[in-house]
Amino acid sequence: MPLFIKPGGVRCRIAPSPTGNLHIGTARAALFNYLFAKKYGGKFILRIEDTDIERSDKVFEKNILEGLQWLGINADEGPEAGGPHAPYRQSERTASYKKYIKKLLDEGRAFYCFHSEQELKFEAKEQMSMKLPLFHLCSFRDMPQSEAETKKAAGQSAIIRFKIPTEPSNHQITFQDLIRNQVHFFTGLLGDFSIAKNLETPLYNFAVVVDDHEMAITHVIRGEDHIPNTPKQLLIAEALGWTTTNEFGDIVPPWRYAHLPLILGPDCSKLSKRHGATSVDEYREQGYLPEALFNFMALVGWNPGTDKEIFTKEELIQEFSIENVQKAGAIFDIQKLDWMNGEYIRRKPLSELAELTMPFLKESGLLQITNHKSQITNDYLKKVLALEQPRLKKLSEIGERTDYFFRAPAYNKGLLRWKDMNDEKVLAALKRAEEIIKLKVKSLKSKIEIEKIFLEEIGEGDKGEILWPLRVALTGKKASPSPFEIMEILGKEESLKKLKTATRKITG
RNA sequence: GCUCCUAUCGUCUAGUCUGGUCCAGGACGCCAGGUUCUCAUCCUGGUAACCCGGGUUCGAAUCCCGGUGGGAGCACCA
Repeated sequence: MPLFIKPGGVRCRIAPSPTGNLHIGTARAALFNYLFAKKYGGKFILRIEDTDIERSDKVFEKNILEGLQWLGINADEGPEAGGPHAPYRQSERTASYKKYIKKLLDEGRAFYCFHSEQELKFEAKEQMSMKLPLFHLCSFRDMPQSEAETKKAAGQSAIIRFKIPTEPSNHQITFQDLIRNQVHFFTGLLGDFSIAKNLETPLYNFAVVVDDHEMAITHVIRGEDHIPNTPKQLLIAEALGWTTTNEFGDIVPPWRYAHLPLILGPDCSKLSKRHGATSVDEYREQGYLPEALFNFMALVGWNPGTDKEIFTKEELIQEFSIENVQKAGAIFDIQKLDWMNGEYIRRKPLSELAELTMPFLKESGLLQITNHKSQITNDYLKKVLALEQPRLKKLSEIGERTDYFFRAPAYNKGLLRWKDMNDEKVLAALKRAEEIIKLKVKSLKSKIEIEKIFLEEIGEGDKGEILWPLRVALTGKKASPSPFEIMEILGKEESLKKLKTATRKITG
């Protein structure tokens, strides 16, 4: 299918409404728009759809802006970046909407509807009970505008509806979708849908069309949940005179559509709160790296057709192809995200990882404690991180995994037992370890040397008999890096101190 | 209820247009083994899918028809 790319002319947009924090689904849609635009050297535009003043909140707008920035999905035009089609907030674009609503009203393509919400709800219920399709062909559709104005002046409240063409009575609307090819709808089932509460407050379907036109959008890439809105938007665009007609008589808008498959929760329904984390900042707080999330989201619903899975942003832009986007919804598999995040963590230079984990260490209280006790240097932290790097899936795990480097670990003495050892044997093992450290090991500078000495001392015996109690004494954990690596970082004095604590746990 | 979208391992997917090289490939997960005091990393192996039924054809995951399943949408939300 032709992609309708004019060189440098691609203009994509993400149009979130600030009624909640940046949702994973919105971020993914933004990502695909971004990748598509960048691939063809075009522009990615951010537009805030805050026409619903009741539900919109600046706090959410800020969250969305920050979330996209964190992910590295940067807008070329938007409320912050500015641009030739400013303003980029719908709440600041009312003049445009007003102009076009008036136009439709004057040309008889829209009308005032005086039905109350209760009346409409009742009608909907009736239709439902009669097993009729749910739509509203309004009885006010043919009221002359002058009469409607008088009614309004008398204080009757009204909303503005689009007058669905009834000639021909059940016209088929077809549009081309870059992902799904042709999609068909019938106008007979649409009803006279609402387009504005009044001249100043447009509703979604109307505002989108006006803005996409005014912002010269070339490709509308959005979630599949918008497919049913498309015929309405097409009809509005047509009424406003922005469309052309192809040889089959189909309405052809000035932009192309691409409807993305939905992101689903584990139960195959649209990803929502009850599935757990749905907002980008929840992932950020859990210690997922933006590059990992970026990479992972690109792979849900799309793949390059090769075995490659780890991509830089630039590679993704290069490789992305809208024609390889999946049609069916995709479950958001956190296990795979975890794996990928681990991959990214393992590839991070230690200095960067140190910076990234710092906030998490502070949050778990580990950094403050040591700050006044002993000098915790960046070098020390880097050594600790080098040990945990292959184990870390999320940055937030860092505290629980490395606490013993910063404070005395809490554990039960039973943990010190290797296999079926009794207290006496544990005590002997600890003593033995202490002796080896004290007498045989000159300094604890090299883990290789420490290991060599320990293995020589243990000889043919069960290594676990000494190494397990030693390691638990050092860490207080049943799983951790090797005692040699740990002692290298801890140093002789601190290591012996921890052995003593362990001994006391048993002797009481 | 109505409308629309959709269908390959548990999950993300390759292969479908241009039928044979696919008793279906990769990745995550899971299982087993190796390295190992433990855990992780790393390495080796394994597990597991063409929604169903017809047809076309020498041959179908791939083409046609009919079912079924799943999802989304039906606001004075976006």
